[in-house]
Amino acid sequence: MTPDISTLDRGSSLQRDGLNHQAIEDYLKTIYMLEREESPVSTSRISAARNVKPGSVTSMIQRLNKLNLVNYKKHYGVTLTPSGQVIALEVIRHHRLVELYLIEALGFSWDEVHVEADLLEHVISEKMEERMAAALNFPEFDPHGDPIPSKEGLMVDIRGQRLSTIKIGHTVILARVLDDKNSDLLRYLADIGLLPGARVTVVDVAPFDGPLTVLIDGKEKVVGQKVASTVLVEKA
Amino acid sequence: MTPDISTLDRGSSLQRDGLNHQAIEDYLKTIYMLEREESPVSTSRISAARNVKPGSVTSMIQRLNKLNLVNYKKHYGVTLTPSGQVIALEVIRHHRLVELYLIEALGFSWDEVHVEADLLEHVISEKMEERMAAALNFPEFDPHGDPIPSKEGLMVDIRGQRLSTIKIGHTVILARVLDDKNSDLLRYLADIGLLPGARVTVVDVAPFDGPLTVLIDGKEKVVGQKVASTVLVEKA
DNA sequence: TGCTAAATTTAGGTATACCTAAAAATTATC
DNA sequence: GATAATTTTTAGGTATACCTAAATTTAGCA
Repeated sequence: MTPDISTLDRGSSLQRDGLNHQAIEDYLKTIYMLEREESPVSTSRISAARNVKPGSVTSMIQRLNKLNLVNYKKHYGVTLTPSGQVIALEVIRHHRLVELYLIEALGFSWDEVHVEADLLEHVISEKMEERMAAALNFPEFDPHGDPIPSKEGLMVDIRGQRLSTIKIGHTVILARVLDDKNSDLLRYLADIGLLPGARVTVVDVAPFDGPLTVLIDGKEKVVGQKVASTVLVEKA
Repeated sequence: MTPDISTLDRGSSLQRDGLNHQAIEDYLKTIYMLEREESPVSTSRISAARNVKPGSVTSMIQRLNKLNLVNYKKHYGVTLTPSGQVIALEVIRHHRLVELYLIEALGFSWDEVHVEADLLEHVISEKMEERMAAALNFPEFDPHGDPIPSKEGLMVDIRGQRLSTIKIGHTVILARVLDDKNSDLLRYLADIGLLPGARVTVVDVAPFDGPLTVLIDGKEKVVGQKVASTVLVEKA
């Protein structure tokens, strides 16, 4: 008997029994994210992203391949199959909804929610997902500006460009923070007001990839290139 | 090096890393519950309660014993150590808080929350626990009337007696439903109004362990012995 | 007391998800 | 185009949490 997705897929692709599908879901999520950057995805990229040894990645990829969740060609790389994408997007939807819910409904700060959501994303039911989405009035973006996939698996595209590329004199709106895992960075961004929705005017850029002087909602701040390149902005 | 509780105990005794302590927590919870009925707890009782083969129970007990979470004497039975009790009570607290939160904050019905809580109880952080408790105004009882242990591990005693033991003519208040796993039963109870807080007068009891005729909040209903013995009541 | 029945433990096996270290394949460089 | 460096895979091992089946211990009963 060949194992197939239906073994995994009950209710809505996620685990609802005693089985631990957390590892599978985490791999699919990771592969989905990495495919946005470059596809196919190599063993080493997954290994680095998941902080797991390359050998472990290979054996898990082989398992995912048997389950028809990824396309796999030795020494070449992996891509998600449609079934794999469905699961990945569902996990991402859960993650982002949970992050927003923790902030909006339970008063968490945005630098705390990532770790919590990484666990909850594998455990909440479809019903809970629906109820949280309804309580949040069916949001389209999470607290970091990341789009929340719809129940049908649709997600708006990555928009905007890095703040570090904006020329002096231009005013933009902060749309998205690219790193949601670095709590220290997130606390710093919140501190200086660099939150999604903030109006940012580039006043000056020091030479040789130097820091940017910006007006954030009226107040002048100086931010380094590293910080400026982790936030995406849109035209005001 | 002898393994000890400190390996497990980070933050507040529950898992906060990649490790899967769910099985341990489930066993401790089960043993705690069974000890309320009779202590020490035999292998077969745990086996029945957890729906796991006796041999599996023995090997898990041996592991828990090495971790100093249970006292274990071969062929005799197990009891929880203080460390084991701390974890058990924390899991129970999580479970009952989650059940109440799902009903109060997310509009679940009381027959749906048990399964969900069985998963979430192992995953929520101390912070989330606190925030949910605060949102619920630090409740003392869950939707089934089960007491919610305090953060310090204190829990009020089981009070009341089974409705089936109440004599004709007496009026009582429903305090607690003893079976929170049977969704069909819970739906039935909700349907006829047998919810915690309901005012129940025993109008008649048919002979030979026959059904009870009761007034529930004014309306006359007939309930069987089985149902009447799964709810605890207190003097009005 | 002795024997049987029931409960419990031990022994050996499976699947998951990791690991390390060695082998193999690919890519880069001279 | 051969060799070196890197990446990837394979092989073999660990721990968890189950399983089945056999062996052992305890308990019940004549």
